[in-house]
Amino acid sequence: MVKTRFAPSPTGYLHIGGARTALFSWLYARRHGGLFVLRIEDTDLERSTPEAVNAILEGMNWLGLDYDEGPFYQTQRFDRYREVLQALLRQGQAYYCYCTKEELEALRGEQMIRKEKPRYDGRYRNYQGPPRPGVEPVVRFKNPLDGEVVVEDLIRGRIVFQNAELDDLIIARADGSPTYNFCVVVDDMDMGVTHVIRGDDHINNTPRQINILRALGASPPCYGHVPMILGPDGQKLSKRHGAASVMEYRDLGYLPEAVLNYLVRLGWSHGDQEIFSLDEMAEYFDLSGCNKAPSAINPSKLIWLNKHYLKTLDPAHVARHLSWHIGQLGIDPSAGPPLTEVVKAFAERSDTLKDMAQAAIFLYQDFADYEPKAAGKHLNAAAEAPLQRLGEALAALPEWRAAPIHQAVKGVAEAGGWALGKVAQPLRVAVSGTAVSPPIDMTLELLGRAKTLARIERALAHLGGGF
RNA sequence: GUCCCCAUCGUCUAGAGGCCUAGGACAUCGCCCUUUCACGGCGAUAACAGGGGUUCGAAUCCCCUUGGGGACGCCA
Repeated sequence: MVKTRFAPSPTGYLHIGGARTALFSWLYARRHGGLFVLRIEDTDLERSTPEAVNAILEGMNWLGLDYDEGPFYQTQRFDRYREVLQALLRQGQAYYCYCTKEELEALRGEQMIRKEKPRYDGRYRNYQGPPRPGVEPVVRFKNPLDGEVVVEDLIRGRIVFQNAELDDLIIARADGSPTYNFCVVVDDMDMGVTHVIRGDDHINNTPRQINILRALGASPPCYGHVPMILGPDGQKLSKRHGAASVMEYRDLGYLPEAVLNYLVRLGWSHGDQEIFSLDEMAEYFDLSGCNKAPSAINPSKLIWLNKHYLKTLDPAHVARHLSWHIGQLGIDPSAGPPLTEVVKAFAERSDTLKDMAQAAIFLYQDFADYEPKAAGKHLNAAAEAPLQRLGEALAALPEWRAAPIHQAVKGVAEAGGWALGKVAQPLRVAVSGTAVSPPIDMTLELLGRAKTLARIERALAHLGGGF
């Protein structure tokens, strides 16, 4: 039975790279009919915060990545870690080290000067003497001195490490709390994790973890290290180079479906297919199809995907997401047309939900001013007569629906000998304040007769006052 | 510095020795459609980092160079 896990440390928001790792783990478990575990690695009491835990949970939830087990918290498993630690100590696989931080720093300094790899020199590895007064010891793992560790990485292929390159890492701090490399090993072992899919910044931890696992008599899981995600400029991702947090993508107006689809195609592919539903991803996903090189985020492709889902997902579903953004703008959705209708009208002309909400405001509340350029071009003397006739024709309409509205607009244009654009554009600016909106008949239907007529009056007044 | 990893259009990628005159997608640029903006349709520009091998044949295998990245914490 395949079991994967996502194991973030709660020191900040869920970033986009973490989200992809989580997605890959989640997909791998789904694909193989296995289980997906969420584990919060909060052993660093200094930097872990409950807010960060919530941020991670919120991100997972927004993306729709559910977990079969967990969330487990490492801080709640300290007794277990202590137990395993004692066992290692007893078997002589770990030992107390009385080096102070200062001594360690001095050692590192010297090694740097000698241009050597900074590492612990094992000075307490075989220490048999009494405890050193005034120093709370740390516990170090007795790493094998020679031989090699071979990792058959599911993505990278074979990676070989010489044990001689590794040093005796600290597995418990002076205060007795266990460290990352140790907790991971105990947890993966206890939880029966079969496939560890994680960022490639962990490649160098892998041989250490395998050695500890072996000392514990456990057989190592399979590993797959996914490359990191770069910003649009090809540089390391940070706040400056595009959104780093998953929730920022929500705030920017992306649908989770789009983000997920974008993420799965970043570093992974299935022939030439670009669009994947969650089910399709779960059906096709495979680590062997993953790329080894880091990949840069391409915001315009994300937008393209977002538009695709805006247009093709069930409008009622999209409307629920739109509702959140409408709320962000402080607009009361009951003051205008149903959001589902707005989605249908605006989906193919919006990049994001945020844009859509912004573009649809005029349906819910009066705009303050006409957009200067639009008004200058379309709300001029030539617009007066068409608007006048439009007002009359629309007021006389027996039924307020797009089709008759369309006929009315067309009729006014033909009767007056005007090109359709000379009639529709002034009208568009009059009702929306801008030169851009859905087709004019659809726009008017959404706006409603009362608001439409009132705004035509307003435009006429604007014209009258302007000349 | 040491160790590890990586390298196809601007970007995401297809490609597992001959099917490659290197395919798709996004972006860009044309044209068509059009009451605005879009959607849609058609087309164009654009890449195997460099050098050595192996082979009848290499984007694909090997080596070197160059260039990028990561790790070297009582962080995870």
